Order: sequence, then structure tokens, then C-alpha cells
Amino acid sequence: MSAHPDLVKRPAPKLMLSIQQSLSGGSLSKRFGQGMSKSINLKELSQQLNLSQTTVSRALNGYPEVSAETRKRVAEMADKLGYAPNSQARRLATGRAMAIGHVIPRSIHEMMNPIFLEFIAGAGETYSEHGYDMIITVVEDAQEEGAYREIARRKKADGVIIHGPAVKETRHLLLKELNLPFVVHGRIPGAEETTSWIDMNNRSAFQRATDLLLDLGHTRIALLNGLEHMDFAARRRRGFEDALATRGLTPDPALMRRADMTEPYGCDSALELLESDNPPTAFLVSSMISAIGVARAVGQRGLRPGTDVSIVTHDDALSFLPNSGAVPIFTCTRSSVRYAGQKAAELLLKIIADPSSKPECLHLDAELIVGQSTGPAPAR
Amino acid sequence: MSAHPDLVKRPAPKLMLSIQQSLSGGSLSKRFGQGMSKSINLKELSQQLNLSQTTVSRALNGYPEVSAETRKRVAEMADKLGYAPNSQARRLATGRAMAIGHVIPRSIHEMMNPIFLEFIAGAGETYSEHGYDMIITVVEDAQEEGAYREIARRKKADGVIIHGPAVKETRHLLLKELNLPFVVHGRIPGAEETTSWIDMNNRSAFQRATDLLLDLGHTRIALLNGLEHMDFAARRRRGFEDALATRGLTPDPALMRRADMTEPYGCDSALELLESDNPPTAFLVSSMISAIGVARAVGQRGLRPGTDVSIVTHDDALSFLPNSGAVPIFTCTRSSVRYAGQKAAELLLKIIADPSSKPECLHLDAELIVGQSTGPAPAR
DNA sequence: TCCGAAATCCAAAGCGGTTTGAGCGTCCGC
DNA sequence: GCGGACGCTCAAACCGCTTTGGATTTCGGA
Repeated sequence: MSAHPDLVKRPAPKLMLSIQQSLSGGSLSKRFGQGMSKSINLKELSQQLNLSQTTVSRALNGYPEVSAETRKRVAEMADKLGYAPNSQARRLATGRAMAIGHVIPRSIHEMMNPIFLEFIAGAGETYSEHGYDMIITVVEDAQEEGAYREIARRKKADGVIIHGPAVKETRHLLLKELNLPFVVHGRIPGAEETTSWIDMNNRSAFQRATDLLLDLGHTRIALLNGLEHMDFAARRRRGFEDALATRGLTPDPALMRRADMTEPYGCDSALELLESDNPPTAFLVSSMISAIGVARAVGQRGLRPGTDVSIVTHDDALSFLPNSGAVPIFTCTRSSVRYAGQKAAELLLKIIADPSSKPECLHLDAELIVGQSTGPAPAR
Repeated sequence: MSAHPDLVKRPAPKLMLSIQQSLSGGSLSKRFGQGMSKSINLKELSQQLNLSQTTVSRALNGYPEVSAETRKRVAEMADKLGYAPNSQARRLATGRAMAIGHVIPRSIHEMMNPIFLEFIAGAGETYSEHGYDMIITVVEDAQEEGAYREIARRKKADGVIIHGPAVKETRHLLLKELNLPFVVHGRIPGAEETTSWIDMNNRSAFQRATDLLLDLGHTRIALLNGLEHMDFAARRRRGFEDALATRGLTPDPALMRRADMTEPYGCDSALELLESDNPPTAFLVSSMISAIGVARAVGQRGLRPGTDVSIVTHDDALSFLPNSGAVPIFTCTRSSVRYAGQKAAELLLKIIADPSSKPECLHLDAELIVGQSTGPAPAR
């Protein structure tokens, strides 16, 4: 239970002390040798200013009890001496960690990699703006719960973000028990009202995408979905099926697949399907990465995307996979994950600032963008 | 200079207090209402045990002055009560942040996205194992230096990792001035001896890749490189040129490109080159992502990779872009970035544990793997 | 002129750990 | 039988900041 077994192996304190001393002595002389200024603390700063620590602290933190003149004097001296309050001390004193935690279990960091990063990048921007740190914990799946408990017990973060909610999700219950504020990226079925979340409209996006294909005359449409134990994928499938049902069509299980959204998944699936007896004329794909695979398969079969085979994909607007231009390569439903990250962070910070606030959510609508990869269904 | 301008707008302390009190009162009752146990601190734990804080702390931290029996008793009680030391307090007392910083400027997080994430995932695993936190700071390019200074001044992290060193790099100088331990992922030209780093052998990998193509009879080889102000890209280019030079060939500038390694970059470049008067018969590409673009272009032109056109790429072993199987899709030079992340983290932790140690480096060799995308140069 | 409010500032008490230096039995060797 | 080493434990200092609860000064208004 205690943190790290190897601590027991630590050398006896006496020994450690002597080592530490000799070391810090060494580095100190080195520092001064390089003309480095030792970083200053509040006490020293206040002595320089002939003020109390209280006043200096208040001046720097913008409390009203300090005269404008004093505040200015303090600010200038702090600036000159390069003072910045020690994070740990401040956190300890205020009781706020000034950090947000992101726990990524192996199943996520092996699977939705780029999407996750993009989200992180967005959230990180928001954190920076508000003086919060982002702390990321990479764990084995089995240790995920433990990671959250650690965060709560050791007060490592003031809140966390739940990534990739599953259809059967439980993390939110744990977090409520731990009293750890959180925001869900995605939605937790059955907890839409009681949790704060930000999500795109997966169902309607895929419904509209399917409609587009149906309007173009496609009736055999393959769905290459993400793993359907994930909430987002389940919703997308529902959108797909709803659109078909509206036209009186029943989905063909042979045309529906689900897996981690890798490139080979797209390629291999497409190849198989195209070789089948009754091949699809269109593909609806859950990720650009897999869609690229589909395009590769189509090319390998000597077919042309947009003419012989139509492809619609969801585009998370990943920065290294731009699908832009006047006419984007892929027809897609697009929703920026990075933006979602920014907003999720904002929402979480708001909740932390006012924990009594009601759960809030943000529903992003994906745009449907027609690109080069769709066209009328070829005549049989 | 002071942290956040908006702090000035904070309500007067009195007011804040009353708010905070009412809030914590509320959440407390709620917590107890849910049967939550308030997280316990060292003082309470030691009282439960009828021991001093000193003894309990030592028992938990594995110091030898505690009897085995007492240690066991302490451990069990801590376990039972779910005690874990408050991170902030511990950090303050020990003076160690127990965290590693990763600063990612916009130029990185927009450009080498997936590679960065993969590295992070590897490093994160190592940190977790050693009880370290990973803190990620996303900043505008102009604020990068400021971010490092903040980390040093506020003691937010015990060390940092330098990502994506440029040919003209200066961050290491800043970090030395700040006395902040660091490890470079990549190499800093001119500072190979004085900094700790971990890198793959970019030059020789690309030299071997080029040799492979030359051996297959290709003489017009296009190089689709990353941005060459980055050290890794400069080295790769050198490897390419060296291989050509060894065979008495001079590189054709018309066949060499450099850009952010996106998918469209690969596709567009390949299309252009293939349409030129004297098109290349082979492509050497710096990233799987761009290589996929090249493959798309090749397909669009009605050509077959490995038969009509050869493609060799560097493969960072990104988890969502597997290039495996008995015969991988792409012939590649492969080196796991995730592994590099693990190793970099290990190295950094070692340096932090013993700051007087000499700079150390780790040179990873990329393997050359022959896949489906290469073949003999077509007869003209 | 005097008084209470407002404006400033301060000493000291936390926050929750780690580490110091000392205290007190016990046991061993001489 | 005695001095000293050892094993175990503790009270208190400290890390660097925020926040409390005054204390002091200033100043407008009666």
C-alpha cells in the first residue's frame, strides 16, 4: 500500500545527509561560479523591501489591503530579483493543487492516441492560461482506479478529466465517491444529467453522413466503426442505423465492423469487403486514420475514391492529418477535438472554482463537409 | 511578472472565506452523507497508533530506526485508514518536486504530434514506476523560455526533457543556467559531450535505407524529409547524401523536400515529383504518416508500390500506425519512440538522483526492415 | 478637537509532511 | 558492575507560503 517498495532500500538518513550536503555544496559553488543567482524566497524578498511577508504576499496576490504605491514597489523588486512563489509551498498553504489530472490507461494510450493528444493540447492551452498544471499519469488498466485514488488521497490534482467513456462506465461513480471534480470527454449513458460533460453529437453526425450517402444512391454502405463498447462508437452506430431505418433499410451485419481505429484496420476491412460477393459502394468510417487505410485499399483494387467507391469519415481535425483545402480529400463530419479539450478544461476549472454549481454540458455539432471522396452510387 | 493579472480582481479575503466555509461545510456533510471517509493525515494516523509522527513517517519511508514490529503495525493501520502522505507537504519538506516537466511549444505540438505522444507514453510509464509525476506545459513558442524559468523558480519539476532539438539549439544553455537537470530527446550539435541525450542513429539509418534502394538499382531517389532546421532531419539528409556520394552520385535538389511530416505533404510532393520530366523511381520518407501520403499518390497515378515505385520510410513504431506483420507494408527503418521515452526518463531520473554524474547518452540503432513497398528499379 | 472608519501593515498560526538532536531502556564486553 | 553501543521513540524545528486577527496610522465629519 505504501508508495514505493524501494524506499526501504534507501540508505540510512545520516549517510544520505552527508551525500546531499556535499552535492549541494558542489552545485552551489558551481552556480555562483556561473554567476547564477540563487532563487529567492518570500522572506528574503520582504527583507529586501523592509516589509512583512504578509504585505508582500498580499501585494503580489492582488489583495486590496495594500496601497498602490507599495504594490508597485513590491512588484518591481520581485521582478528585479526574479521572485516567484514556490509552487509546493503555495499549494500546501492554499490547499489547492492548482493542477488537473489526466489518467491514461494503456487501453487508451494504445488505441486513441492521436485524438487523445490533440485533446490534451487543447486542454493544456486552457490550463496554462489559468495558471494550472497538467499532470498526466500513464498506468496499466488494472491500476486505473488506484491512480484516481492516489490523486484524491495525496491531493495531487483539483480535478480530472475522464477520457473515452465506455457504454458501461464506472469511473464517474468512483470520482464522486472520492469527491474529485471531473468533466467527461464524451458522455456516460445514464449519467447525462448528473455529470458534466462535453461531447460532439455522434449520433446525428453519423446519421447525416449516412443520409448523404443514401441521397447519393448508395444502399450498401459499410460501417467501419471504433470499438463499440465505447460510448461514442455506440452512438455513431445508432446514427447509422437510424438513417437506414428511416429509408426502410435494415443494416447488413456483414457490412459492419468495429475495432481500434488503425490504418491497417481500414485497409484490411475494405479489401475484404470489396472482395465479397455483394460489396458495398460506400464506406462510413469512424476515423481519418482508418479512412486513409480504406483509401489505400480502394487504390489497390484499382478503384477511384469518389467515383467507384464513396468514403465518408469522421474527422477529428488532427493537426498532422489535415483534411482541408477548397475541396477536402475526404468527405467528412468534422469536429475539433482540440477545441473540445479547451472547453472541457474551461468547464472543469469553473466547476473547481464553484463546486456547488450544477452539472453542465456542452454539445458540439459536427459539420458535414463534402469533399472529393463521395459521389453518386455507380450503376450496377 | 506576477502570475495572473486576474488575481487582482479576486474578492476581498473576508468574503472569500465565508464562501469557502459554506462550501466546504456543504461538501463535508455531503461526503459523510455518502459514507465517505475524510482523508486522513499523518498526525491523525500517529494518534491512532499512539506513536509520534516521526516514528510513523520513518516507518512508512523505510528508515532503519524502526522495529520490524512497529513498522508492520504502522503499515497495516495506514492501509486500513487509507493514508497516503499529502504530495504538496512532502514535496515542500523534501525540497523535491517529484515531477518531471515537458514543455511543448506550439511549433512542436502542431507538428510532431504523434511522435511526441508516443514518447510521452513511454516516459510516463517510467515516471509512474518511480513515483514521479509528469507535468506537461503547453505554450506559445515565444513563452517557451519563460515556461522553463517558471519551472525552475517555482520548483515545479526536478528536471525536464528537451524535445525536438534544432540544429541551432539554445535551450540546453538556458537549462544549465537555471541549474535544471535535463535529458535531450535527440542531439544538440556541438553539445554531444556536455549534455545527456538519447537518440537514434538517424544518419546511418538513412544511409542504410538509401543503400538498400541503390542496391535495388534505383538512382533517382526522392527524399521527403522533415524540416531541416531540426537536428534529426539534418542528420537524415546527411545519411542520404553520404550514401549517394559513396556511389559517386550527387543528390538532385529537385528531388529533395522538407516540411512538416503530414499526410498531404507526402501525397502532394509525390504527385508533383511523379509528374515531373525525370521522375524518381523511389522515395525515402521521414515519417510513416507522409509515407502513407506517398502511397496514396502512387495509387492515384495508377502505380503499384514495390513494383513501379519503391518507398522506404522511417517508422517510429507508433501504436496506431502499425507497420508489422510477416511482411510489413512499408520497407522501413524502425526505432521505437516509446522505448526512447522510457529510456530518456530513466536517464533523467538517474541524473536527478546523482547530479554530479557525468553526462551520459544512449544511441539507439534503427533496424532496417524490408517490407512490401520496395523492389528492383523498373527498367526504363 | 475628537472619534470612528478606512487604509496599511504586521506577528504569528497554520498547511502536512520530513529531519534533527536528544532521551531512555537494554544488552554486551571487560 | 560499569561504560558505551544500540535500538527505539519523541518533541520540536523547518520547508515557504497564505491567512488570521489585531495594531497602528490617517483622515473626514461632527
